[in-house]
Amino acid sequence: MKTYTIKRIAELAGVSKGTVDRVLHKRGKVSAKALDKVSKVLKEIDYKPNLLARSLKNTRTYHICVVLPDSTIDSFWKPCNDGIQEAIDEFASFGIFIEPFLFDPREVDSFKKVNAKVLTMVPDAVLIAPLFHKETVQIVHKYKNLNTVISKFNNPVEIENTQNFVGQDLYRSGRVAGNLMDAIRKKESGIGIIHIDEDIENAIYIKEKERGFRDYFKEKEKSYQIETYNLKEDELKVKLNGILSANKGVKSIFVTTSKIHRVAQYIHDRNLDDVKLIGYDLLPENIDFLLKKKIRFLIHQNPRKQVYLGIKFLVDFFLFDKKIPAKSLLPIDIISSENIASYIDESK
Amino acid sequence: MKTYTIKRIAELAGVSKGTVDRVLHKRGKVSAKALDKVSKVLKEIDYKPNLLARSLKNTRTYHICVVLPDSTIDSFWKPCNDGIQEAIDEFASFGIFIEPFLFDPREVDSFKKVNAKVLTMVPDAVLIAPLFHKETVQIVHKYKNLNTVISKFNNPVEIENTQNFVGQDLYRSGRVAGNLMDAIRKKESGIGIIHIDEDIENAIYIKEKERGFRDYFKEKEKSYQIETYNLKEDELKVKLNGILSANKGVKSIFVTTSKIHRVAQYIHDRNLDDVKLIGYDLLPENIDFLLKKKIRFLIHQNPRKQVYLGIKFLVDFFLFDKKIPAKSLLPIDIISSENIASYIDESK
DNA sequence: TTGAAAGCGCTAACAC
DNA sequence: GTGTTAGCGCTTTCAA
Repeated sequence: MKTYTIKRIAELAGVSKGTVDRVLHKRGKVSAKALDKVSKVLKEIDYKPNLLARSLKNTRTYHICVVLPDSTIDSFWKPCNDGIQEAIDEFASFGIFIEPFLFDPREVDSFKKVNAKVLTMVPDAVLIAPLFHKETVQIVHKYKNLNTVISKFNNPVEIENTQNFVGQDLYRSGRVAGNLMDAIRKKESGIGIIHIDEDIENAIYIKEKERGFRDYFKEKEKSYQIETYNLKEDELKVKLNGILSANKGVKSIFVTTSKIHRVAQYIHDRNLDDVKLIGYDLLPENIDFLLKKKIRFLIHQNPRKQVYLGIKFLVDFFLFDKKIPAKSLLPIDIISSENIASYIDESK
Repeated sequence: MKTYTIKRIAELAGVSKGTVDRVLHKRGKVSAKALDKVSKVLKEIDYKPNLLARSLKNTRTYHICVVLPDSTIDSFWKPCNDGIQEAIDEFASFGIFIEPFLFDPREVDSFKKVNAKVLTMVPDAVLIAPLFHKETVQIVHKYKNLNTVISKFNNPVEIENTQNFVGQDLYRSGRVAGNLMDAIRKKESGIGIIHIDEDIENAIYIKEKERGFRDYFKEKEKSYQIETYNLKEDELKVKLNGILSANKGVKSIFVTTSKIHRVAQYIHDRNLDDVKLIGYDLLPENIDFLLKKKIRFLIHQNPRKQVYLGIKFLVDFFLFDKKIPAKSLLPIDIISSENIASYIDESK
């Protein structure tokens, strides 16, 4: 149970450490004879370079900037702050500096301005929540010119020159919602899909959830009545009055965003206990309604883990030369009032 | 954006590296004056020791033994092999040697024999699946004498002198099953809880699942008929004939172990499509029946992650002096035919 | 083409 | 008490 070192290999092969290193890294400038001797030894043993020593040599520090929405404007992003903080604490000792930069998710200009600022810092990597497609494409170009590594999370925009995406399969998550709705809905009740406050940019992705939801029922060949509603937050009450009016028979509602608590509040205020709700994300308000049984299931997109993982990939790349996966899709967690605690504990 | 080193601190304080090191580690033998100078500098800056350098100094290797059931005897444990392999690959470069040791989960003697063998190796740590309570207590004592760090996973036995437990809250998972069953069961159908092939040792823990399941319904004040059946695998068919005979009306079944596929096979063979099944674990057979809609939900205990995390805690402790949490409970994942893929991908 | 040597940050042994 | 020094495994420079 001993571990081989370059020094040991050099001894075994009867050459110097330098030569072994050249062979290992295929740097050339090695005679056929020396190459042969070293290769022979390497074939015998299972050499694993000591990654600690390797990256210690690289005494430089790395700067990673995270560009994401301000959670005081949209609280969906709040868990990301914890994920970033966790990464900061964990990786500081390895010479990794992580800095968050917040933009206003309602304003394209804010997104552009923040990225412009980050650009001036010439970071080694950026991890972006690419809420705005067109602008992200432009900005990615500029980062590319700086040799900045670019990763994305949360929004599945396909962009060239980026290294990595961490997020969830939205279509799939819509199917999961359909499956759950199928289990809990009352016979003969109508089904409503509600999009709340989604602008055009985001809409493309949100629609994926709807598509998955509808496909699920389509494949089951259950031709239920499924209506889609696009609502603005300020007109919510009025519209819900219409949607949930008794004669329409809509009793099962799938809300495609974290704003489901707004609908839950509505049915809570009116004691509409026969309405079944399924939505997204573990906002405190959503958890509250989940425990009060106003929301039946939530799908957990785990933004905290998304951002943490996005950073972790970059760190492993810089420090240990690990490959960054092009795409990593997190599990689609189903949350009910009974297992919610186990998910909250997890993130400490 | 620069990172402080001991050398730099020594310069700033006007002392030598050695003195700084003594202050940092409170090794004493430092004059009040020197202590003061160094402390002052340390207060100014945010010094984070370079963990890579620190553990590089410690050139020793660590030996971790994992004691778990042979997955060819009970395939529940199969994912653990992957988790262990992942850990082996990931940590080999850091001088960590991980070795699995398999026992026959049906034989106490096998458990004892394997542990005896591991003892002779005097490992730095063991991670045990403590299937047998009494014997584990005895063996833990012996490991303790060797100064071996002892962690456990999967079975929540409370034992003194152990560092860590990684697993799932079984009571809670029973509640989750109850909650799900409540959602999918047909009105008026009877509910059955089936324990398959559990001996006395394991029974204590399995009973926790039953308790959670029953408590859920109790709290809802739904006084359904819930029957419990303890079945041996070889008498399964005969007994199921009785349990599922039409006149008893049992249409909803909670199987408390990964052996749920045996029940699924039964209802599949007989086309009993109105029977709702909920059970545990992502065995290939279970996944198969999940996709065939014979099993409605599975609860994922994630044995792979359990063992990986158990090892990871030990590694972080040895290499980076991180504290080992006394208990870490994994999330209780709810798996359906629609989100199963996202969980399988996760483990690559 | 090769070997020797320096040095990354930290620790610990050893002089003074 | 204190400073100096060697060395962990690896990379890289430089002289031969």
